[in-house]
Amino acid sequence: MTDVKSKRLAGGETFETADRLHSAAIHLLRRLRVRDRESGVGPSQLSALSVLVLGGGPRSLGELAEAEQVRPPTMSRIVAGLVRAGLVRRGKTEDGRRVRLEATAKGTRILEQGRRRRVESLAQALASISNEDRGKLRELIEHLEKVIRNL
Amino acid sequence: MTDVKSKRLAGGETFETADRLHSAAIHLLRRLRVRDRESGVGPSQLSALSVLVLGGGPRSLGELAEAEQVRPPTMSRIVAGLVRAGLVRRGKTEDGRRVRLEATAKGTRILEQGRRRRVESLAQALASISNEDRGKLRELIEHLEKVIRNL
DNA sequence: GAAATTTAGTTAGCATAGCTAATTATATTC
DNA sequence: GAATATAATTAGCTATGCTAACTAAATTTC
Repeated sequence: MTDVKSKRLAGGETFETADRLHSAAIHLLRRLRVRDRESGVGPSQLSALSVLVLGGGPRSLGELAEAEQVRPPTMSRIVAGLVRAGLVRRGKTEDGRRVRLEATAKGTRILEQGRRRRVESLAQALASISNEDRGKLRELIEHLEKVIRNL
Repeated sequence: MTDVKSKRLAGGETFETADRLHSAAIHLLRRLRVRDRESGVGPSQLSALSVLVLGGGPRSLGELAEAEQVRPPTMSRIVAGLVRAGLVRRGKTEDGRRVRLEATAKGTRILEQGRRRRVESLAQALASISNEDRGKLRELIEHLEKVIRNL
């Protein structure tokens, strides 16, 4: 349906690829968001929490903000919510200005539950395609990750 | 790094696939969001606008809300913003309760500019992988789209 | 055909999340 | 020790999500 315009714009096929990737990412997250809502934790909080749980331990607020591509004040409030909910703990560091942010046991548990719910939905969707296609999809993810690292 | 837990949870590989897909989608959108911000139009407004421009013409508010997986009051406000910015026009239908939402020329132009900016970023990233991999990526998007349709 | 119900959209009110600018507290530099 | 730099927070704006309550129009029921 976008043929007419795609042909005239830079890249042709590349343009279409970018467009479809973008659209696919939007729709994927929109669906999974529904399941994530069950955790009672907002999407940004959940994403920040995942950095602390899966990203290899405690960090400062600034590091977390950078990892999440968000400004420090924004991260400050996200962390405030996580602390209020008992999912993250604030600790001290040698540098008195920096905070040490660490997931609590509860935070780790909540995150793992979220991952499990998410995979339930995705696994169901993955079951709708053939084994072969599923293998190809895994391959896609590799390429996709490479592209994203260079984005 | 998540090996220990992945092995114990349902699906094994499927779990990992789901997880990586989720993560890839998050990071992809996070990067592209930076470019989208240049349009001065919020992400939800931009997404709704794209349905009107690329999704095959005018719709009612309810239809738009459904397409965007959002509740009617939320879409009502998103549309209010688009109308205020002169990107969307409200029209009448036979059914006096329904509104006919249509992108204006300005709305169409803004959306196309956004797409162009987005593809600039993605095209640059796509250039970082080999021609062959890029071809594969293009092919594999279909599988991704199939899975998402079944989500 | 008037009353009741259903449907579409909006308004109101709450929470999260993004931003910039300004403030506070601690480290570092001169 | 004073000036500067850095880390985080606070304040205040906009946007986006929700539910509940309301308005207006269409449909159904009697």
